[in-house]
Amino acid sequence: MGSVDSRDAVRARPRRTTLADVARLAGVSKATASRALNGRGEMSAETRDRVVAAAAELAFTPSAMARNLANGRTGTVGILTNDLEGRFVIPILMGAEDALGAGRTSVILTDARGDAVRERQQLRTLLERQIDGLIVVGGPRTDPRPSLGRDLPVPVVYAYAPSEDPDDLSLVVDNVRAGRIAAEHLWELGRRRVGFVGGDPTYCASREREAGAAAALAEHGAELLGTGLRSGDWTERWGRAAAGRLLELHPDLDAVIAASDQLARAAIEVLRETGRAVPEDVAVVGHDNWSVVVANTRPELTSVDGRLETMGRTAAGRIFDALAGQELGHGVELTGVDLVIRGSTVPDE
Amino acid sequence: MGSVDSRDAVRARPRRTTLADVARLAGVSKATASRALNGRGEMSAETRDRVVAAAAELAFTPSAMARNLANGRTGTVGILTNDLEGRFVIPILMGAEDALGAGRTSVILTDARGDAVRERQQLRTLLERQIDGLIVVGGPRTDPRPSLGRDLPVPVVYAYAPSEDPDDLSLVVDNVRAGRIAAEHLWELGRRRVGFVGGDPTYCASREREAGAAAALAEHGAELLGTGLRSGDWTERWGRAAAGRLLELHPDLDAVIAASDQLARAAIEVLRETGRAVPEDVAVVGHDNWSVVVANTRPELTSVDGRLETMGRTAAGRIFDALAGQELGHGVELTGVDLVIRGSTVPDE
DNA sequence: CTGAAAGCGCTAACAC
DNA sequence: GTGTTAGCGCTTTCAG
Repeated sequence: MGSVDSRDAVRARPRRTTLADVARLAGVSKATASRALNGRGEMSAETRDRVVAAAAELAFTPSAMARNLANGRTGTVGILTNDLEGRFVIPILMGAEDALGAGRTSVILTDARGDAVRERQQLRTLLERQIDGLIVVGGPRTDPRPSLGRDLPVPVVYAYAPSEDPDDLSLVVDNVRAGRIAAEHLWELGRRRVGFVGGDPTYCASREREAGAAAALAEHGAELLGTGLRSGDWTERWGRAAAGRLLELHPDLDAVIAASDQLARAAIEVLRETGRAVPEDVAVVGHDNWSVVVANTRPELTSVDGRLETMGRTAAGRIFDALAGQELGHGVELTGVDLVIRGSTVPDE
Repeated sequence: MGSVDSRDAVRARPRRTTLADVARLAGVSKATASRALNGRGEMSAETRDRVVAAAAELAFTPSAMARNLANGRTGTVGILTNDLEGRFVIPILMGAEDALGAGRTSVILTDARGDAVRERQQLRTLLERQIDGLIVVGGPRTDPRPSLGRDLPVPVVYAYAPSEDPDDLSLVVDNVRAGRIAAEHLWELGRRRVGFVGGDPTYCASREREAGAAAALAEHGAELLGTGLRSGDWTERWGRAAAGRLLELHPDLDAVIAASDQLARAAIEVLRETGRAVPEDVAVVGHDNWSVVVANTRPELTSVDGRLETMGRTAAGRIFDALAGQELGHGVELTGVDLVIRGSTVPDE
């Protein structure tokens, strides 16, 4: 162990043990210790074991900072977001964390809270921290957001909401496909009169989901009911109103696709209140597969999942590929979606 | 250095500009440039301006890594959590980010996903990254969680859920007080027959909120109705069942306190379905002030806010105080709560 | 008031 | 196989 630290601090935390300590204990040079610990270079198994044992004994933790300084990589990616609720960003973060496998990537998460000045500030801080790359998670809107610019010193991937600049790489949920999947599912269940409850029509997420569903039905020669509303929002209040109107116009519909889970929840309530059984009389599909909502509707809600965790993994993967010399790519790439079937379309057995 | 890199990068990113570049352009030494940029030491305003101008011209971004290596601080705190939903951790993170003011603190967020092995692994990674301190955010339970141990090289604060080790410092929402505040609010509104809808009674959050409300009413000589249930959970389904039972036992109650916002929502629905007006006949108060829920009940829900952002700021503040030499402290510290009044207790004008 | 130089802990050439 | 020697970019004595 080391000698006593004479400048005893209030509660002296021990000096971190360094590679030099390990090397000394193992009776080798720092270089050898480094190689042994990183599995680089050939060396006698005996020496390697001795070093590893020494490191273990001292509970040696290599300094990522020093390592970075020496080789220019931090294994850290930044996430810049405005998603105050964390609904979108948390799964994306978890995916990014996993991109390189256990413990190889860390994520610095910063929330700009919708403030552009703050965003620049945080970008600056992230760059100072020598992040290897940056994921910009838009939201709550999925509409294009301003680009951070082309001359950043690290690869940048926009996720969830795309960048306005087509030269940037953006990963976006395939909302059209999401709508299609919802409609196809209902069609396969024999539903022929499918209505739509949209959210705020200024959000492209709402319009695209609607368009996807309409397109799928059109291919079967059917029509999506209740489309084309020019107003609306994402509240359950609106969902109730929209569902009510839809039922007035089409009292005989047998399925509803909602642009979000919350709207679907509202629709289910209206259906029940008007004496319709879900899913027997009317089947309901939501969007986002948000656990808080889908588990609390009665019956539980079938929903289209945006697979944000996969998106996060892909985003981080692209960043590391780019650092390895591959082209980052540009433009909008659509990411896959999944249908999660629950009781609101297929009765629980 | 040496020869040209033969695996010529696809798109060579320019070398970052360093302090040496700035110093050269300004015609001073690195030392002077450093002092100028950090506002340390006395120097002629003229020199300082020249350096600052040079830095601006080169868009100089200091390397936090190098700086850390030189002075042993990263300005980074780690957050270790199991809160997959991000409900608790996001506000705490935002508070921590703000603790030292704009851009001075970064937060590395890691989610162990409830896996103890993964947690050790992530702790290790965080320590390698030379975090200045660690915030362990428990959840979803607020019950004590296992300590990470006493011999960590950085200050650790447990937030939201306390550590089992009384020697650790834990910051916990004052749930007893939260219950009291809810009850006092109702009492002041003239409500005298107050019922309680609890969640999972194995969660101390549920029991403490109940105890707080009961205590406040007891001081007024009243009793909290419907307490002491030995089963239950946090689903809306249970909330409906519990509210229904409560109304059977006490059909004349004039207020309900629920242990969570979702339970409150369920209670409001049951109240409406049984022909009671909220808040005229029965006032309802929830807990957590979770925006997703409180904005979607009809009327909007009065709720007790745990002020998690403040908790995050406090946690990070304590860490930096400890680094500055103050005692970290230990034991459980309760943090303040706030009542947010909405239409479910006071009718909208 | 400013510059030179010695590290911070680690990695990577390059010797031996 | 293993040790020596430079740095990585910045801060900080210590001289001038």
